[in-house]
Amino acid sequence: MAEPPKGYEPAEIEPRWYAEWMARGYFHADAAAPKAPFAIVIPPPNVTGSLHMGHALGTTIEDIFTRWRRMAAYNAMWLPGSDHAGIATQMVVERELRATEKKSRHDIGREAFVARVWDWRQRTGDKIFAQLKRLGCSLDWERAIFTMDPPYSAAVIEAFVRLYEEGLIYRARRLINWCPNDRTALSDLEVDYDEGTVGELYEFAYPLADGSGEVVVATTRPETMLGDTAIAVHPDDPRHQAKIGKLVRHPFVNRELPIIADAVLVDPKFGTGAVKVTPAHDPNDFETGQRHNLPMISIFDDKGAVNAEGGPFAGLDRFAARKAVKARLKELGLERGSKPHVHAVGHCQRCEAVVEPMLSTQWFVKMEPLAKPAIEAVEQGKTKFVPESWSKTFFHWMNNIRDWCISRQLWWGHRIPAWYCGKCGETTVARTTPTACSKCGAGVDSLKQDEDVLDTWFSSWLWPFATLGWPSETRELKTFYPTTVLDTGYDILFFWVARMLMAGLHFMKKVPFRTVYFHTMVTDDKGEKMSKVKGNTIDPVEVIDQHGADALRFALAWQTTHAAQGKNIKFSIANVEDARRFANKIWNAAQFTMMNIEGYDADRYADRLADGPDRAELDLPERWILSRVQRVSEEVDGALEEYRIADAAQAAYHFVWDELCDWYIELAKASLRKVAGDTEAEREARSKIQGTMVTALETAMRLLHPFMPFLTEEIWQRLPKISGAPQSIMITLYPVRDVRFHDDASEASMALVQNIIVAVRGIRAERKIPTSTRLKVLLAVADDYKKTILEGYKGIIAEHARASEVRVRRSGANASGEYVIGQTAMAMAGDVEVVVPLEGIVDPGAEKAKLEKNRGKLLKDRDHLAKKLADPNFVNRAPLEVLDKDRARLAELEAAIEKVDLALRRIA
RNA sequence: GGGCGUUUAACUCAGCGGAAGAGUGCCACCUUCACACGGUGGAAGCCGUAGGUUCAAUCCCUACAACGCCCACCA
Repeated sequence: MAEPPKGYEPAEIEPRWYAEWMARGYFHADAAAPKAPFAIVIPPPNVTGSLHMGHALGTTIEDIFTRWRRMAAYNAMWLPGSDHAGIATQMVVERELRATEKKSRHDIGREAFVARVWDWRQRTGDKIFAQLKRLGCSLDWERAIFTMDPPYSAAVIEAFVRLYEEGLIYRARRLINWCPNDRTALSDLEVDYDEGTVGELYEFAYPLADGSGEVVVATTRPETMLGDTAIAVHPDDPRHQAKIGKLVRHPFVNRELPIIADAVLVDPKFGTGAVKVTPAHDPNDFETGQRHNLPMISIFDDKGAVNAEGGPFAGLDRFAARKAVKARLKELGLERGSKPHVHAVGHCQRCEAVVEPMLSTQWFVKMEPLAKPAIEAVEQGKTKFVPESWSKTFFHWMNNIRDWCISRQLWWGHRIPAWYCGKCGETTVARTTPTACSKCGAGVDSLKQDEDVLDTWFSSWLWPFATLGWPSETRELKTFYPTTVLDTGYDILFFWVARMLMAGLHFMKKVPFRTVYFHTMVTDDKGEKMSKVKGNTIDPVEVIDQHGADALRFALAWQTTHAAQGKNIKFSIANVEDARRFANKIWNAAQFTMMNIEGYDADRYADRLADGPDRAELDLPERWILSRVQRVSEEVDGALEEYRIADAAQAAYHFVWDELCDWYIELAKASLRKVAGDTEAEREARSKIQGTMVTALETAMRLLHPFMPFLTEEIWQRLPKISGAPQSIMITLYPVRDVRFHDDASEASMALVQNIIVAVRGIRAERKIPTSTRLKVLLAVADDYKKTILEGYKGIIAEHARASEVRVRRSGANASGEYVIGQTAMAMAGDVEVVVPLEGIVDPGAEKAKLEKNRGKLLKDRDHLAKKLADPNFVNRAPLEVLDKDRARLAELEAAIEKVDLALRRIA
């Protein structure tokens, strides 16, 4: 006997299998294998990172695809790795340094600090890899790569040098986004705008130098007046026209500013119609400055404090300076007014400090030439976006793309491979440290390498090919590039996806991935973004500890529908509990199966089924469930093909629960009870049922394996298998289409039987008849075909409707006449009349009411259809199949109404 | 200021031209020998509002409303 059943305990089974799969090398894909490749690269998590729900969702999706394709005999390769995450990592290590030694990075110096970061990575980095293993991710760990690994770094330098040589990377003094807190430049994408910040529109006067009056300007940032180099007005503004060309006197620094006319910058309807121009601290003013050749005066240092240019305000932080400038303006009688003003303020994505536009010399990538081929590739469908709607967002950004500031004033990252000659000033860009200046030949001692490092994303955009060995022409690249699918959150469409497309097309001349699947963001159950500050995070590892990885994965897959902008997955632990109940259900179904397969011979059953179910002489339930599992397999496979992950998960779920457990196992139970197995014929009969049950369950396990790898492996291992079966469910074949098992007739017959059983159960439940009371059931059918079918399955109906007797008749006026009038319950199962005599326990009034209600419904449907079918417009224009369907339904309704009427007449 | 998305059962969401679906929750009954993490039956919806197209509209079109997201240098 099998062990007594117990509940599903994921903690007992999950840890074993991952180690086993690793040991057997199932996760590794050989680049030389003669199979169709299927490749996914993981969106590399930060080395500092710890698994959060967003990762759990993404990697679950990626693992589902990878396991599914691996089982479909593809050479499936899912490449793991991690990102050095410049600012983020540097900040983590700085924090640790401050906490443990009370030192800043400057105290220990660059070299020592970078060594610290490496040390930190050694100690605690890639913690997330262990967490991904808990989740069951079938990543090809042998290929794990870090963006700061020497080969990857070489690729980054190679990309930089090539782009520089092609004139696509340049160094220039521009207005860039500066984070005064992190003291580094940022790209435009790294600035988040706080929409609707309520600020102040402050007005003050600049006195005209000739004493003939003043000009009042409006600003949200009074302190920047320290760097003003002009006042702009609209050329056509009558209020200010006369002042154009005059000078104003700066009240604090010894400077006179011209009043200039500029139709681009100035909107005469806004504020006072006069704009103070600060070219070094505002993008619009910068452009104005260039148009008018204005001096550009930077007034802040790299910490955002006023520098020497700020005269009396030097040394003050920018926010203190704002107050001080305003106070002083007031003292001087120059303040003219103030009103609240709503505008957007840029914040550093990393530290949330207010970003300062600053004039600075930085490295840039010229984006337009790179963007063009990427736009075309997506237009031509070389890369497809799923859901497709994201391509609009993509095109919009790509068509308005601006140059990318890639230098960062950090220590952790890829150092810019540029050396400046102290003798002649030449810039030498090279793959390796140059020995001499490329222009004047001055020696190493005269060369100084650029202090800056590259934006982290400058290494990430090479990910799909740098991970495969680029710039070498490796076997890996040949086999796995372009990758098949990229799965990612839509939040990094611009940061990463768009840039990878550009880099891939530029360096590899091919798109980096055929399809981009965008998944949604995960929020808490109220739709709030999960954050540690808010305290609403759910730790996936804790969820796994409590409910198992399979439950978490299934809960996520269940909710993974196409990602629409502004929508998200509201994640609640209740979803995991639901999934866990499903896992438990599967577990118990397997327990039941195991307890009932004594004496079962898998090879014999396989032989029997080898020529299809027709030859196997199976009964209806067996033929039915084998047909159903076949259909569902196709449904799941088709859904995955179309990236409809939730549909795939739900189809499998409903098959297992509603069909396999609620119907087939119940049917099998009854059948097995009847055939004890005492004779050879009985053993034969048992074998068919056992084999079908095992087959249906085994197929369901394979179907579910990509979603719930641990549970399905555990159960699969325990099931009896044919000789020579693979060692693991991971390397079995995913259920494939096999038309021999399509059995429309059995599905139709079974549906009829099910409807009748449900009708009888309904009669019982509504009248509160205890299960122990056996009913007599009479079925009145309209045609001989159905009569024959039902005659054959009377036994099943009796068993599952708990009837002592089932009789089948052709319907006619007296079909149920033999039952005592007024003591009979009746219900319709389609056009089959289900009649149950209820001696002495029936309330004719209640029966009548029930039938009336039923009649009302039927009548309503009938009238609606009849009216429709009487409309010549409909009959003439609707397609034939729609007409046929409606006519057939009308006939069925008419028949049902007739029978209900008859029953009503009997009661009355 | 542009662009995009969402609005379907109490909740969370599928469906998107031919009879309104799922999970949870709710109600009633059932401790039936895989599972009470269960079984059986049931109730529950002007498919956001107003127009239009169509034989037919939750689904297509147009407006409106509410909510959400992205992009943008308006002082």
